[in-house]
Amino acid sequence: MSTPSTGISFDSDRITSDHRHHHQSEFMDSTRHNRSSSSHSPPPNTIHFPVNYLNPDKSDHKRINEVDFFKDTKHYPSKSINYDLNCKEEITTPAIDLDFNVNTRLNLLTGNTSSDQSVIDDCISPSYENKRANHELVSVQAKLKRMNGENQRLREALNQVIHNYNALENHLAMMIHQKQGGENPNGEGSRKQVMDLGLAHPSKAETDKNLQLSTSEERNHDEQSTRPILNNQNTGNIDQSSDEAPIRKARVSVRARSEASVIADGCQWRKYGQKIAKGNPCPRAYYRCTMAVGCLVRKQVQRCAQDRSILITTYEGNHNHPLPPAAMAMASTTSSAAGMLLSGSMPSSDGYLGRNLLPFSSTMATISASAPHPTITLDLTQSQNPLQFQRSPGQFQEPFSNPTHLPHIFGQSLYNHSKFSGLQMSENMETSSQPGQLLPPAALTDTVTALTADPNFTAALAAAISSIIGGGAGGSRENNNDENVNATTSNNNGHGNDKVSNSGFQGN
DNA sequence: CGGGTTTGACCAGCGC
DNA sequence: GCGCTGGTCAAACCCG
Repeated sequence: MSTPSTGISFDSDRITSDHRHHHQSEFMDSTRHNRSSSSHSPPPNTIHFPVNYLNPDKSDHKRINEVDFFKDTKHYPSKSINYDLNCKEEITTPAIDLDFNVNTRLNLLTGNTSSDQSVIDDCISPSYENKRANHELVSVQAKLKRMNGENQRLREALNQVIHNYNALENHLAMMIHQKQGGENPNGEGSRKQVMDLGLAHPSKAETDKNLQLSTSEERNHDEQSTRPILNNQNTGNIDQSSDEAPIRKARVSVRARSEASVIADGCQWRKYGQKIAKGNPCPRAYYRCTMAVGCLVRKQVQRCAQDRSILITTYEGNHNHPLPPAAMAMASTTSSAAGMLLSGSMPSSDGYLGRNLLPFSSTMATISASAPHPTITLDLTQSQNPLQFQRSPGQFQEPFSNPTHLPHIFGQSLYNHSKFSGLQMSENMETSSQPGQLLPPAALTDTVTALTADPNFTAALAAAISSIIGGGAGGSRENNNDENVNATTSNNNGHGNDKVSNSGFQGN
């Protein structure tokens, strides 16, 4: 990754905002960091090193700067030594990060290609070799420390996720227990519910089974507790559970403006049917995943009757096979949403999600408990939503131009709009006349808040939407003829039969 | 010729 | 029980 060109661009201190630099390895981030610091007076732990070794036009200046470099390093020998001694246990600190800048530069230096090396060899000396070797050693050690720090941070994040998961699980069990307490004092009801939840939201035993079936090599065998999360993203536990218990399948519906007939979600689909659904002249197409034999994931694609520029894609089930990154985004979204939805709607009564509690008009996600499938709808068509979607004909724009912002944007937005400010219960949601079947508002809030605050869900949602936007906008192979979707219904007499209109609704 | 699409037929769930 | 509706099947068809 460290190429001479990058070293040149850096040392020249004229780095443009070349897109490559944003995707360089970690030391490129360090170089940017250092460059920013070098524009001002260097911080105490920063070794300012504005050298252009590789610029033959400034050979004189180069040598001077080389001397300055070693002079500077001699000013900080103890720092490097201390750093080496502590690198095994310490967590990365900002000061240490600044040290990485030094290493980055050295790494660039030692990583020269032959052409670059020829420039440096002209002035090479035994002492220079030794010093270079020393600094290379420091570079490697710094990298090791950085990796250790990264590992430490990942472990902390992992522990936090585990903690949140356990807390959510316990809280859900408590909610179920409280709900069932009046009906069944001995608690058998709540126990059953927890067991049912385990079917929909995988238990460890089932997760282990899924892990054995999975071919993904990214499983972290050291972190047993993370399995439910990992599993929930990539396996077909929901479908499996549906075979074992009469649990309604959760669905995730995505509403997005798209001229294409389908959204590009990274998966391979085969159309197996088309139907005119009641109340919508646009035909509904049925697809199933063909990326693996036996994958039970299906999706339905249909134009919105009110606004035919809106494409409604409804996913059901989880994939039972590894997915490409592009498909993983959507799969994670649907799986996370479905899993959370099922977790929140597990009680057998239909009114668990309660009545329409909030009159907010800004809808980003809609939860519907209407039979037969609980559905969460992710509405990406709202221009007034917190994300301020902008739309040019046929595609979304600015908020998604930088995919790296998506997790933060969505996570923050969803979190800020938790407590239902961004979630609105579907108006077609069934309300229960039995008070005992209503979820207490606090519990309901917890359920949806957990959904919106779930970093796994929000991140996956962000990635999925990014995938949708990129795929939808770039899906040149999709049929962009909207009229093909707006099918004519030659036999649409309002009394539905099995006749499917001979529409031009083309699949992919 | 293989894979995907189309489309009429079939089935199951639900309400009346 | 019957009709309506959603969902699926599978043979015919299309296409590269």
